[in-house]
Amino acid sequence: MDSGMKLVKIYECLCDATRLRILSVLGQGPLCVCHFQEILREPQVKISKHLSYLRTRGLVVYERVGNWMVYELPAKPSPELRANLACLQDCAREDAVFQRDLARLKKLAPKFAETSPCCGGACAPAAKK
Amino acid sequence: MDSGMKLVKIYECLCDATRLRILSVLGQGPLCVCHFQEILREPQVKISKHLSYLRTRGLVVYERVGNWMVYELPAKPSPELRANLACLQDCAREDAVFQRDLARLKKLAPKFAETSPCCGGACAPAAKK
DNA sequence: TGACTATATTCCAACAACGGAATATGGATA
DNA sequence: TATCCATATTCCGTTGTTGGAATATAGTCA
Repeated sequence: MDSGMKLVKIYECLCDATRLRILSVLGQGPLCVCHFQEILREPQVKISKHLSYLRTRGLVVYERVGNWMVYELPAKPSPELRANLACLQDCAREDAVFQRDLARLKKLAPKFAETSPCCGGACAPAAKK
Repeated sequence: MDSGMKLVKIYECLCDATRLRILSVLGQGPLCVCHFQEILREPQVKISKHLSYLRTRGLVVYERVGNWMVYELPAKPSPELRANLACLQDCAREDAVFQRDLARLKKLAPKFAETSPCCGGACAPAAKK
């Protein structure tokens, strides 16, 4: 499984639909777990476990903001990761599942910004000013 | 597992080192199973099973030439597949494992062309004229 | 036809991934 | 301190993946 190959580890992270959706949404900006839940419409355990999976493999980083854990893509990804994330964003444009997620993100962003303390700060793309 | 998502199926194919090596080498041209064995230095079962895995998922196609099964990348891959294969070829350049495979391919190509009937035809990159 | 060659398939054991239910953790707040 | 909230972790059953040994298949050649 391990094989030590960097590329394999990246692809292992990419071969699950939930994780792809997480990474796709993260392409728009940082987000906390409860917002992932709303956007992907998946239970907390599922989201949390997949984020944990991605975290331990370096595909995402996180920061605590009060009770919230705000996840985002690494600032300086390896060339391999950078290339594959770009490729993913590209391909994701074609698929209805990703489109729906992004549409929900767009729709919910203002609400997130108002109602969630974590989003006054880093969370939600609306925060990028 | 299934999830129906096209992208996931592609990534599932890419998350194994042997399959990545196969696809990397196939980037240079068609090849038969026994030549994969020599280049990757892996046993026949392993090669054959991974080729079968890739075949059933549409990442490779094959043609029978006498006793030999000559595999190659699909002529008209889907946009997703095309993008990811390009990305893979790119990333593979950086990794020693792929480099060694390609070096062995280059070294062995002439020998293949002489000694293997299958390579008078489609097999081995030397055949691209 | 029978032997040979290249490849595929089956059987099996070890192991990892996935999801959900329940529970734990840790910071915030009263 | 007790409580609440967001999130993480553990436990567990199901299912998929991997690799190797042995065996099967299907062309080819004598």
